Amino acid sequence: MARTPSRDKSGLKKGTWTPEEDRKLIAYVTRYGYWNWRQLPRFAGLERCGKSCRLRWMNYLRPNIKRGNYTQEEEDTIIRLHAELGNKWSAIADHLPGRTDNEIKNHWHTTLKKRIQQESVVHENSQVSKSKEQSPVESSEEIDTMQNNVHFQSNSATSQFTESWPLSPSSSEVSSITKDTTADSNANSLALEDELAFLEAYTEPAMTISENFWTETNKFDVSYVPSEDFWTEAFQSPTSPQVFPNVCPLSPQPSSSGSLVLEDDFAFVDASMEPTIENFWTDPYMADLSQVPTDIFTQPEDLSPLFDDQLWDQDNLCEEYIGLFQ
DNA sequence: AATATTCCCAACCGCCCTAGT
DNA sequence: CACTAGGGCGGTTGGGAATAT
Repeated sequence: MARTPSRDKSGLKKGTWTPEEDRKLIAYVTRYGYWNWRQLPRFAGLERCGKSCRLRWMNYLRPNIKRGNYTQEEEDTIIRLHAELGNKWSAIADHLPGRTDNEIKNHWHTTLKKRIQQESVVHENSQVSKSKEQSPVESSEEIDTMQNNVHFQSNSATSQFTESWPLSPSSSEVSSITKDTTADSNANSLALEDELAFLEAYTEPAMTISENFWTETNKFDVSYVPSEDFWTEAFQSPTSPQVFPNVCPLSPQPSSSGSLVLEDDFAFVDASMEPTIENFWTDPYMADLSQVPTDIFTQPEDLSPLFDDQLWDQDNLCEEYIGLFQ
């Protein structure tokens, strides 16, 4: 399925993204946003063109992407909107939260188009046999209506969302913990919580997750606010060099990749940042807030505690993070 | 079991639009 | 107005997985 890794003329990588590349992209975008896709790979430590990074993030890595089976309702929506809009995949995707235009396009070409063609043939045959028995023939408007009805009576089995992240675990892999999903009215703090949730998921080995974590589609929505216990527990063993499997969609699996710890994440971001993280907000090149997506970023004053020198002392790191929630 | 074919989808490519200069 | 850069969109492709022979 994946393309063979290769290099283009300028030496940039092409083809399948590796878990390490995904990790770098996720860590960078969740922390700094996508302020300029063309410049981003350089600062994120990626040997990819910006376009490739954007595509990877938009179609695969960003939070809240639904993957897996389509529901009957979703398929009906796609069929209806395609009849209205044609191949305007992005416009169709606007009506299907969590689905990307690319995924909808693929689903259309691989599944829905064929089904509609088959159903049209069945319908036409039934009309022919019907017309031999009855007359007069229906008007063209009536036939169109019937064809539309055929589309909406597609008999494929209704499926449920079972994955809200690309590499979600099987049900046997999840364990239990309760989560507070109370909404917060403070948008800035929610953005920060989102970021922290993501980082936590990336680095913390000791957490467990609720059984329905992967079946709910909005775990990284702003409505998702982890409880205090969640965060306290999340940072209990910050230096444990283990991988927290499956919580993050693309976290390395224990059997195949190395380990991730919180300080590693910070170290690589620090090493790949230019200019340095300390002057991120003061450097006009880096601090164009108008380009920072507010749904994953927050205002500089809210993040400023994260950039204090003392925060780079790993002993203080988790306390500082937790403190931001209290 | 080996090989061929089909399916599926992540990723690429090229074009177009918009904003800035 | 022309040019350029950045981003978005739709069409197409590559190749692994699944299925058929």
